[in-house]
Amino acid sequence: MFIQFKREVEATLKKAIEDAGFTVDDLELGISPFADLASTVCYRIASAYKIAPGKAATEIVERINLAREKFIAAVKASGPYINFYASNHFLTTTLRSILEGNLGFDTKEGLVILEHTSANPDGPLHIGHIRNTVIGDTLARILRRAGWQVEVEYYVNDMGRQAAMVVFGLNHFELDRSKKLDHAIADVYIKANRLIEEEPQLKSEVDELIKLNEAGDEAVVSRFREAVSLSLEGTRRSLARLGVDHDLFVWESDFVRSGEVLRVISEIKACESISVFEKEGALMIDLKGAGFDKEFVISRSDGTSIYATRDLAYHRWKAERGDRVVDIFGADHKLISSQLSFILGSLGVKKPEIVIFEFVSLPEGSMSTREGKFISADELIDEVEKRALAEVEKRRDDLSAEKRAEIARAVARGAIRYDIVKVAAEKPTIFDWGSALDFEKQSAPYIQYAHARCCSILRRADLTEGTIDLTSIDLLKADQEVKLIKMLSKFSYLIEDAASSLKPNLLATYAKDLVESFNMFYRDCSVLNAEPKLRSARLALVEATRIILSETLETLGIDALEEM
RNA sequence: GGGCCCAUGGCUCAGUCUGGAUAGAGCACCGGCCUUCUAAGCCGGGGGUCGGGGGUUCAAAUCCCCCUGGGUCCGCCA
Repeated sequence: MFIQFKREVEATLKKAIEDAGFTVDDLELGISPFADLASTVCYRIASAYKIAPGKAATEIVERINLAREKFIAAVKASGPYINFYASNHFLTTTLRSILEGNLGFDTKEGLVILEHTSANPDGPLHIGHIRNTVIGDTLARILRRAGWQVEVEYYVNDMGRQAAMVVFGLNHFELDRSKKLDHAIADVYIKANRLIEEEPQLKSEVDELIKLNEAGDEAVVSRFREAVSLSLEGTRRSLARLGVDHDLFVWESDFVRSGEVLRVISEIKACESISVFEKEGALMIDLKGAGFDKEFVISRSDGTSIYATRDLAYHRWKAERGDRVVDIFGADHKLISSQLSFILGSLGVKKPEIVIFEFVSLPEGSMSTREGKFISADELIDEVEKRALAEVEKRRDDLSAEKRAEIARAVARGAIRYDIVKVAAEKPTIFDWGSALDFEKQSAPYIQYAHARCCSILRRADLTEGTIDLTSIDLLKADQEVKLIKMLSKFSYLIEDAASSLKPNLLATYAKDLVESFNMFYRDCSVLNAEPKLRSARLALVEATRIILSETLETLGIDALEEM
């Protein structure tokens, strides 16, 4: 409902500025600690019209008539600032809408194709990969919540050198089938790399595998499929443990087999704005004119395709089907993805919106699957679940073992996701067990706990059928009640913001702020022991809070537990 | 050598895009609150030249330039 309040303020302020005889192109409205919305536009007017900013503010405010405005209760000039305050009607409308299931989103037309994780099938997901996973999955949920139709895709890299190394490894070493298969594949992959290091002449075996795979040699192709599937099966199970599900797994090799890669190459050759040349048998694009200081290889001298070209084919396919294409890539893909965007643009194909996240490293340095230096996602989940179970057992010996394990799983999944999503994507991070295992304030359990408290109050209130009573919600005037309702009103505003800026960490911050507001209300305002009318008003507020908390948690991919 | 990202209390971060009214949290530390709706909670305290330097502006953590430190990438890897 905050969006509607802001629109009303914008219209009111715009008119008043015009009536006062000023012209500005930005209303400079923002959330302020001193008002519900504040404008700093008077500084601009002051310098443009050579008057004191405070005088401009007074003149503008004098021209505002609030008689017909529904959501603005007051507007005040405070020095150079113009402060707007929300009305009681705004508060009751907010509560009413939430309880009626209207969260105030604009409808959107269109399909977003979002790709995330897409890790090489050479081992299990590690804590670096799941930063991609959590950012991508949370964004998918945010976009869906904002009203977009979203298809989530995983690009399976089954044509590359890594996949070939795995196949080579399986030709030389036994796969330990007693292990989770992606972990067993990593063992083989690590051994394969070591073997090539010791006996470099064996590298030709790998090159041969790549060539035969590309040529479509049946036996080799099925070896690749089989090897990649083993790894991918493990990956999918890890993703499921994090509450992540892809709609579609798109195999890289399909674009080679279908001729799409060749088609892209011939389109590039035909494109007037791209200059293609041959060098030692390899096909290259000159990107110097486009601000890149290097050439860009689109096919190898032995005729095989490379990742970049296959990715072009994949992106063209996505662009044909989606209205928006969103990619989540690690920082190492920054250059290649901007080159990709440039070429797609030249071909007249819709460019992807790319979210780049910086790397996760270990205290002792960067991770490497090849060298076996990584903490796997499974290992992380196991540890956090163990710790969560210990916490549940400490405080809830009244619950059954199954129930406790269920809560521990939900707490662990949430703690991991929140710990990752709360940090802005562009920050490089160093993995820290202390922070991963922390279940206090800046963590998912803190938010889940507030939801469980709401549920507990509602359970004890012993409401009969549809008895959330809205008739007395205008009694909610205490400081903490008002603040909480205002926080609730901002949910859709935050989602829209996160959906357009593609910043999932905004929602994590909102969740924490919302819970803080609820905890203050919980501290100051007794619900169940209040006078009957106030009690039912507060119950309505608790129910509205529960709804928004549950929506927020769902959008973050965290289970909204009813008790913990 | 060049491109891009990051630098905010002892540690981990929010705020930077869109400059404004006292720079916010968490962890750790110190001190309080369970006969009151779940203490995974709440309250109070100490602790910050927002990496350094210059510039733009009435106003800079936020914009521009230079530097330092860390990360990452730079034609046949993905």
